[in-house]
Amino acid sequence: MGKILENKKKKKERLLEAAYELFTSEGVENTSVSDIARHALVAKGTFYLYFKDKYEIEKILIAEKSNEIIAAAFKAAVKEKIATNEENVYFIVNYIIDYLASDTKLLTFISKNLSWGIFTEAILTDNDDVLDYEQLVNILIYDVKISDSEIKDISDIQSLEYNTGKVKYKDVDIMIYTMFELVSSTCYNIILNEKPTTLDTYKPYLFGLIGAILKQHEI
Amino acid sequence: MGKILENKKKKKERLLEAAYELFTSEGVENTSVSDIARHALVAKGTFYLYFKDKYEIEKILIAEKSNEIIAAAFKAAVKEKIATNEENVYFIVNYIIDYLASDTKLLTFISKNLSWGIFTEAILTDNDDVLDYEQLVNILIYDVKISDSEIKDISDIQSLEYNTGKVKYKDVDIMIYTMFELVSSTCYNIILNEKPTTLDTYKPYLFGLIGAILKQHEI
Amino acid sequence: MGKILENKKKKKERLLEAAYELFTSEGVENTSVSDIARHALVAKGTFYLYFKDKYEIEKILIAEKSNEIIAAAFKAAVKEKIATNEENVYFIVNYIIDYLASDTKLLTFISKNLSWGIFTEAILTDNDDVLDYEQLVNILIYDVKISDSEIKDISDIQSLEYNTGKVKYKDVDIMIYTMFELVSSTCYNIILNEKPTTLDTYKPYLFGLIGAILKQHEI
Amino acid sequence: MGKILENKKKKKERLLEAAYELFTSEGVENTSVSDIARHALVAKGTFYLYFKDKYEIEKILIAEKSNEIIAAAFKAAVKEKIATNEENVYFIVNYIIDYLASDTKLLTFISKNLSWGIFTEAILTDNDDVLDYEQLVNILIYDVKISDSEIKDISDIQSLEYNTGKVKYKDVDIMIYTMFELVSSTCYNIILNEKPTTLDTYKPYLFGLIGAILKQHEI
DNA sequence: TATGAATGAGGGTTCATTCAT
DNA sequence: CATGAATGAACCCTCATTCAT
Repeated sequence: MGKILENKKKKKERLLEAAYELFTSEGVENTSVSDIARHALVAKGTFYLYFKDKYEIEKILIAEKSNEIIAAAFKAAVKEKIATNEENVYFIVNYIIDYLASDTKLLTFISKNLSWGIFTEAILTDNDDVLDYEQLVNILIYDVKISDSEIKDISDIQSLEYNTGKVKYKDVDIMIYTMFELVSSTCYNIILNEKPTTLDTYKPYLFGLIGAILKQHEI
Repeated sequence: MGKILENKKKKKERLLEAAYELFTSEGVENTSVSDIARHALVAKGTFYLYFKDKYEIEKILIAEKSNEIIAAAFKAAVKEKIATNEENVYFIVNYIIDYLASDTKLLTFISKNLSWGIFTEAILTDNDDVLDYEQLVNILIYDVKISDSEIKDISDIQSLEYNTGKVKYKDVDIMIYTMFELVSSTCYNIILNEKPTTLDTYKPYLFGLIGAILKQHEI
Repeated sequence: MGKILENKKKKKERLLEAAYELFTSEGVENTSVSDIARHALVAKGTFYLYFKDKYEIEKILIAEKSNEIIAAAFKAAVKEKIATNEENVYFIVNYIIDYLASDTKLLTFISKNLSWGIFTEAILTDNDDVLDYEQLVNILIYDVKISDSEIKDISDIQSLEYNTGKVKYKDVDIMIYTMFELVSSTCYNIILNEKPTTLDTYKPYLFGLIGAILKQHEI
Repeated sequence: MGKILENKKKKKERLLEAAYELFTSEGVENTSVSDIARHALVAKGTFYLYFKDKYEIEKILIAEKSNEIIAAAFKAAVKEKIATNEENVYFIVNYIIDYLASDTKLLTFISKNLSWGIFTEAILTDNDDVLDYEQLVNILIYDVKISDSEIKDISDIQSLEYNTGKVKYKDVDIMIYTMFELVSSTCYNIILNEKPTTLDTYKPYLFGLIGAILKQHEI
């Protein structure tokens, strides 16, 4: 029985992977349910046992992939044992940008959807490897007390306890929203087209602005 | 002959209007060429006398509508006889935001495409009421000498002569790119969902950042 | 499972039959995929599960029907226990001509396509009742040793062993090519229009020429 | 007025030329009436003032081009002052084959339609440069008395008087029919695909058969 | 006569969805 | 649960033909 349940999960996973593969290489609109099923080595009808249509898969993938990126960034940040909030933010933003720059297919796919909006919406995936809003905020703007034990999994991060940093921020929602929108929106064109400039020359401007955003919200 | 030509122009216009109507209410992907033709009270085949496919219409509409907004904003700015560059920028940005907030269908349609990229690309429309890149830059960041005569048309703006402002800016491309991306990207969600806050409460933050962007590029 | 497979074969057969019906009565160019599907009492989309387009069906039908004729002729020839090569050739040619004369729709359809080219090309049908090039040549120009048992199926012919006749031929390819082209090309008009003469009055001339062709290639 | 009539004739001619150009390069089925009109620098509606549809043009062109070839061959034959009927036939057949081999587009177009049937049917063109059936027969199988004057035009050939040759033929219709069918049908594949052999190696066989045909009909 | 804008039927094709197996 | 054959609506697009100018 457990085997059957596992098999089911595997099939769902295979469908998601196949869809991601096709969405990133062919585009969502040029990918049909048949394509996805064929790629997942699953019958067409089986698709409908797990998902309503391809747009449901799209939503899930955007959420999943966004979360993956964010989680990876935060995980790395925690490991870095960064001293100040500001440095922490820079580190995370930089990590995400480089991540996307190294995987332009992913960038094209989640395009400008890596916005804060995603995290406030209900996450549609079963994946438990997800940080909730509060935890993200904590890691992002508060000092992080690192446990001595190794962090092997995202769940280890979730259980960390955070010490409040010395600097406090007001309207944190707005602050983070603005930051994410600014970063994802500007970097999209710059990474994909190197217009109006290259990523490297743009970064100083971008980090300058992030500094300004933080300043705006300092209490 | 003039009658036929006039008729053709009218038909093209009707098709564009019908398409805009449907694109904004149903979405581009849910609108078929048949729909557009039916709405324009024109035979399906007639559509193809004027456009290659619905995506050509989409491009044209995005360009047209973007230009309309920008042109309206700049026209208004010129009339306002604003003293400083900074104030000028604020005025224009504010104008555009309010414009989009008052027409959410338009906002949804051009969505995040109101980027600077559009203006540097070749404009695909026949509409001559278009400011070129250089002119936009001039109006945006330099002092504008107002002629005494009434400005009735966008072409009147184009023929104005600009006095260089006292403040000079470097990397103007980057500056304007960042400003446009920030504004369009952040306002999109805020206007449509009022999340994470309302437009009115958000504006001060936004203008604060625009100020920061200008500062970054001051020489 | 067997039921489904059987059903599929039936449907394919129905489509082929419907197509043949329409191709012969209306012409290939005046027959649409919709027509074929409608005639086969099958949804339009179903057509595309079995064939790429109507031209694939056309090819298959030409090959199938050609093979049918040839196979029938050769089968009959084997049964006839004909003594000499020459007589054998006459018999086969005569059989084919009479066959086509009795089914002018078939003649119109395969028209001048019953050429030697068809047999050298890969046959596109699933039908296994097909003689290959070498076998055809053997039957056509060599003496055939008849087994005592009844010949029920084309495959029985294929397994026959042939004794080389006393008369040998050079450039067999050219010989057979010429014969087939001459017969199919001349009989087409004569059967369909009885111009410039009737089939019966024409036959002696035709067989005379076939004799001349054989003579040309005798070693 | 004469000018207008001339103009009309020119337009018709331009349409025919344009159609031929497109039929030979793109194929009849892939050529639309629009294409023809555009190529002829004529309005689409104008096409219908001269022809019913593209198939009417196709018929006319096949007839015209066939006649051109035949006429050219016979004109050349007359000039050659060939002694015997047989030689005359060989010359004409050879001329036609080489003509088609040098213009495979033309060959593809008239394909296997260069049959005797064309000459017995009513010719659909206005072109007066056409030999009628009787004249063709005369030139082909009877001795030709050459006038001393230069032959400048096909009409000069038409007015020649022929002396009956010593050899007489019966069933001339059948004889010529068979010859034309044999030649056009066999040469089509050989010229276009060099299968089953090349034209040069095939010619001896072909002429051998033509000899046989002539023999068959000798009285 | 000549035009070419307009028509709309009909072509080929795809694909989400259903359902008997 | 899983399948994949079957459906048929809906897509895009072409084009022969008409007709007002």
